[in-house]
Amino acid sequence: MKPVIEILEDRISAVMSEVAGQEKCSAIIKQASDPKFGDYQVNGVMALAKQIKTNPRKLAEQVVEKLDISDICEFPEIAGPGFINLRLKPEFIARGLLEINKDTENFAVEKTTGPKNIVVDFSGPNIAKQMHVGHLRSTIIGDCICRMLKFLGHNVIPQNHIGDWGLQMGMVIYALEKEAKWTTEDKFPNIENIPDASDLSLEEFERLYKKVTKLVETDPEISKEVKAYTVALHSGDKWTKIIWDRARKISLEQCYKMYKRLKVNLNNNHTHGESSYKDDLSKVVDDLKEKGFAIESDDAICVFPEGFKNKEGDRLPFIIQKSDGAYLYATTDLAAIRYRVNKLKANMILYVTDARQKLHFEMLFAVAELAGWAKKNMLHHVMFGSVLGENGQPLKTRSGENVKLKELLDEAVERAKAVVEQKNPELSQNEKDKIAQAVGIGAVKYADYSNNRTSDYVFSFDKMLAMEGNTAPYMQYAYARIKSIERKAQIKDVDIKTELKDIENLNLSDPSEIELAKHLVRYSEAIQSAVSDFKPNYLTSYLYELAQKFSTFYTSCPVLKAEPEQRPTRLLLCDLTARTIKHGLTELLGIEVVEQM
RNA sequence: GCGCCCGUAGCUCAGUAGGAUAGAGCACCGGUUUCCUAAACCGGGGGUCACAAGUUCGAAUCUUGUCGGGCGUACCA
Repeated sequence: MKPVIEILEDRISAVMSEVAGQEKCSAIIKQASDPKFGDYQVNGVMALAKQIKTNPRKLAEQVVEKLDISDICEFPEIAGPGFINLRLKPEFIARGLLEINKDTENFAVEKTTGPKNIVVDFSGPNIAKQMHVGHLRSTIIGDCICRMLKFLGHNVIPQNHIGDWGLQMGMVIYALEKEAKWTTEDKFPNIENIPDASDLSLEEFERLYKKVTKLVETDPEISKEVKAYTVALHSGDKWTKIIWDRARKISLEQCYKMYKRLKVNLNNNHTHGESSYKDDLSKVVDDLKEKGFAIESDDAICVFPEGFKNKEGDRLPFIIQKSDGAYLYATTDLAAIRYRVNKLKANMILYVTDARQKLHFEMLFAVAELAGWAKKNMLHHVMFGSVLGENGQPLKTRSGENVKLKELLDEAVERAKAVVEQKNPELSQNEKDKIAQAVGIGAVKYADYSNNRTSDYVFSFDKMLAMEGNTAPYMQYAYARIKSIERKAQIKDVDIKTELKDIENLNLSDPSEIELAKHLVRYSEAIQSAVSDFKPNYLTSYLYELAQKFSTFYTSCPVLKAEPEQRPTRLLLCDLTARTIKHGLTELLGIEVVEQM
């Protein structure tokens, strides 16, 4: 079934076209701003009236007269300057619930009529370094977008564009030589003598990387040497390649562990890093040169796409090859576009990266379109804001380092554990651990999703783990309460299965029942709006409201002790709420639910 | 300097094509438990939507200007 709002939009828009004699009219239907206006309001009539210069209220009357939506709504009311207020019929709501009830997999959410091949580029950690808080948003938002698109029936192709070909490897190899932990060619002339690098740990790589980063900042000579090592790697030097292999392998192992912990669906099949495009880079540059788009400027090869200016008001360069001959991320990104369009047959490519890269992507897209490698509107930068500390600055440790993702999650789980310990000490250790994992990790993810993607947000363990408010624990608690009812049913001799079997007639009478039922029917609306803007917070808002409405219902309506004519309806409301929360959290957001907490 | 984003309740934030009296949560005040998990629920106070002008039946939303903040701006990603 289509979302109600879309059915109404279609039908009312059509009538508006007919009445006004205009081709394309939009009803612009919104949820009513106030419950006293009903469930939905039509805003588009006033705009149309303005357009065709007529009285809005009169136009609304004409529209209502011709409109037949009696299968869905009560008779529409015209209000104010020309609003049409719509109120759903209880029978319609009941029908909607029953339909969702039957469609156990898809909650009566309609699949897309035009499935696309959508590449989603996200996560993209660097090798030789642990994942840190800076990778959190890309990783989980990207994953959520993949899950939602897939649910709507698209062919989603996740791409993990890892940073495995950059300067950081040069740094690490340089440091290994200087510390005599590892030496290259001249020291090991025979292949048998080469250490297998298996003793090099990620921590070791990280330590070296950090050390050299500092050195490079102050010493241009070292910077030069580091670059030379990077060049050696790029030109196929087998000694440096051994170190690179090792760094890549152990870094990815860590990443995959992290993805598993975060319930992010990324694995080796999706890893397609910078290094995989290494042989295409020169072709990209040559191609752009041949086409006459790339020219030399200050010894670098640049494209100057239209519409970008620098401080002097001249064209801004998009540098695809540095003056020292090296390629950079602009080149790799272009090569990736060609691969994704030609080989992966992408109709759309989404880049889930932070907002600071906005200009880069604008220029990248402009160049790709200029070169004819991508069509207009194929490429989208799904950007996001930064994670800030309580001080309003980007989140760092006290010593100014990036916060490791692992440590962040560990702390969240630890704090969740303490709460479970306090609230439910009688549970087994194993259960407590499971709950702490679900709540702790869920809290971190949910807090991120529930903030507007495009703005920065302040990271706070206390807030994300609070039981009040729009948090993962609140949602998980609502779910656990329903599961508890189901367990109690057995003791109280209520056979839920039998009562819900072939249920056809509902008895929605209490206001809290009706409110909850209406909201359940709107699940597909929430998903549609979250997908069309790639904004998970629309989904979390929906789920939060659902949990709130359930809690209100739960408080005012006994379920197991309800009268026989009310009980099946209430059991159904509980069941559908639990299923919707579970689906939203686990399937779309990748957050676990728990049976008790 | 130029470009992009932002400024909404004491705090953290929603506000999805310009719609009716601007919404949540936290915090604050008051109430609810012999009853399915009170990690909950119900009620209350709290706003010049940074400021100013404009567009119109109607502006937090669009335009212009001012102030304040963030980010970016030729060889990092």
